[in-house]
Amino acid sequence: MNSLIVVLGPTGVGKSDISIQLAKHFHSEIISADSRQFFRELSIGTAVPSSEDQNAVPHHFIQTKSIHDYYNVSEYETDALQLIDQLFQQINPLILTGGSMLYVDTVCKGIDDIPTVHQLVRDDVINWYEKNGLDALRQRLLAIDPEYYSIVDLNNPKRLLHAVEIHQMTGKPFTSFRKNTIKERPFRILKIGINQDRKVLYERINQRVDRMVEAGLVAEAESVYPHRKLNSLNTVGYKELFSYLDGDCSLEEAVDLIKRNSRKYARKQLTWFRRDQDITWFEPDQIQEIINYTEQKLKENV
RNA sequence: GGUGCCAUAGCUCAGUUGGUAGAGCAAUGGACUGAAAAUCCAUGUGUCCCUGGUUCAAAUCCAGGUGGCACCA
Repeated sequence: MNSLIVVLGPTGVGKSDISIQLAKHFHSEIISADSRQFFRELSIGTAVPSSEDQNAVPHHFIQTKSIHDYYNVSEYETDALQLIDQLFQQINPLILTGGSMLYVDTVCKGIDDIPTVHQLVRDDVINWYEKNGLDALRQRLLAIDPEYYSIVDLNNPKRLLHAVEIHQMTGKPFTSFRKNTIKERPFRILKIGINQDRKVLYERINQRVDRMVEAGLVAEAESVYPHRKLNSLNTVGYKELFSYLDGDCSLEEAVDLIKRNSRKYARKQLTWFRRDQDITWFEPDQIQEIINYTEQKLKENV
């Protein structure tokens, strides 16, 4: 059976370097599971792999979309599985790497078939919500889907909105689509987690943000500033600089905020990964151990 | 050297006429099914600078000390 090596961990820990070394070792290719490296207009702030790295090892799903494109996890699931299937014809193992937790999980476990919400419906429901408020939104959900109402986080407007959108579009309750079924994959999954001492990680993140600013992050943010309302730009490293460009804060404050939000993101990623018992954890400098472990596991597989 | 102000959570600071303390930020934990780098929830014990005094009771009042800042010599 073919194997997918999944390299995951918090932002800034060094997943890319390790993935590249693994790819070189196994003569493999890298599939990105990073929901912000999809966008070709963004490169500094999303830390896309350098062109040397991309020349050394083929990468997939890096800067293949525009910030103007609509893209979501489900489409990514389809695209990624199709590509994986195709690459396995020639290459084994393959490497999946990225910090977007939901995207990684979607490749590993799948996601339910839920219709994609039409933009008009979305706008309509959001307008209704803005006019009527959170409490009315809750009541509306209770009326159409009491089952979901009883389990959803009632403080989280995005969750409520989506369930209402689905109902408005299909006439069926959101729970009739949301089954939480785990899809079996026709390949083996080996999860390698990379983590390190929290203080060291935070220091690395802070330094990486400084390097991004030196490399021209502000100019990059300026170049997409006119489109700042796009969801693809609701992104750490850009939204803070938009505030600066608006004149709402100093550059120094914006940069500090990028560091802080990047640290929060790293923490959130670790929270997500912590509950996944299938991950075997390593430190970033344990590349040899990771290779040994992986080879061992791949052998067991045969 | 003198005078005044200040000393409370990792940081910036609140704290009423005395009843052993709480905000913001930082930090931490959690949730997560088509917006996910998104969105949402939760968590505050700290020699109240030190020593002594007054008091049933002191972060609070008094004295002395230490440190910081400002002004005057």
